[in-house]
Amino acid sequence: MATKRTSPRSQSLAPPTAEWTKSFQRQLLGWYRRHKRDLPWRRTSDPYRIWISEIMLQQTQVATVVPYFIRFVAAFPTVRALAEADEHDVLRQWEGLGYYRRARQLHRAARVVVDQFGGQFPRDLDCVRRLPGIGRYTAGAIVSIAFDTPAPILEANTVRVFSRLIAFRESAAASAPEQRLWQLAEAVVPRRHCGAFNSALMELGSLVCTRRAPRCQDCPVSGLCAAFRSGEQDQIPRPRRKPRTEAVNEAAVVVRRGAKLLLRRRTADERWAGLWDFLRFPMVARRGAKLQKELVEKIERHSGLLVESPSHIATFKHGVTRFRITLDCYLAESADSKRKLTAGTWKWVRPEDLERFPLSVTGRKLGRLLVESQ
DNA sequence: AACGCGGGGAC
DNA sequence: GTCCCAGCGTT
Repeated sequence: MATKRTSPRSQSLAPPTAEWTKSFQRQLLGWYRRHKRDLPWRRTSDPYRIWISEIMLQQTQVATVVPYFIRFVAAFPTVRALAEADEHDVLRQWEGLGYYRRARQLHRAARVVVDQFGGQFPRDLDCVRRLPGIGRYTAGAIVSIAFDTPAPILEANTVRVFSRLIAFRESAAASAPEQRLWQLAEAVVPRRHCGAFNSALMELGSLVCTRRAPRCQDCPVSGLCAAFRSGEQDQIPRPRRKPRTEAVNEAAVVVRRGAKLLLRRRTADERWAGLWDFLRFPMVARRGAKLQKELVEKIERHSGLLVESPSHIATFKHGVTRFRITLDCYLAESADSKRKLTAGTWKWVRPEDLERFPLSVTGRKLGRLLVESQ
């Protein structure tokens, strides 16, 4: 419609002026120098370490990542060390951090860096962007922070910061609004000190421009913020529509033969791909004889092994994305000593050797239970 | 555009 | 309990 261009909303979405941008950059960088946290990946300019940190930080909070980062780079100090490692060991280092696909892609990418770039992490944004597990955000973050190459970033913190700066009332999840925020990110990223600038944007979002109860009194750019001016900082950005959660019942079964326990390596098309696991499957029956029957049948279907009367050990409740899972854990003895299981996929393991295998959090909990109860 | 992916921090 | 987190890849 004809009035769209001059509506107040459109005005606030106009590209920032050069003057506004200059002032914003100066205030933000000044604040960052005084307030930035001492994080392990800020003590290095090694692109390999910056890269590891950025992958670990995908959808994962800083406090969670710190100990993992320290252990991981100690175990694999260089991209070559990572490329030469077994995926098994990479996943073992990653265990507990979640989104294990990140670790597998990181490992694959390390091999690409060694094979195609001679072990030197590429400096070109498009080359970086093509590596497995690296999208637009991560590529921009790595080249700006590691090489000080100007590149915009947009992630959870900066979506919030930018949305408030321009009083952006759309939900940033949709594609058009997200494009608009990328444009803004591109418009404000400086040519020099862009790594510090991008880090500063995220640090501001993390320490000051927080999701709830933003500390506008402590904000270095509140004078440039449209949401602060109009008092809307608590309404922006709009909360996401919540996906409906679904309750699921599963069973995990530890099959024991003599002193050893059965593990299976989860395949590439499954959740927890590459991790090892006990038998695990969805359950319909909740109790009684039907439950026992369903257990025995599914144990045979999944492993080919015949067992009798699995005994209940524990119940864990855990969440996987939108699923709320009730996991009942069982122990079952297998008398069948002849059955041949595919090597590489199936393994009989002594309880004390479980620690060498990468397991999911619930798998690890169950494993510890067994070792303790011995 | 919507979904799968995992676990935990903060309230 | 809730919501969300330095996202990416697939469909």
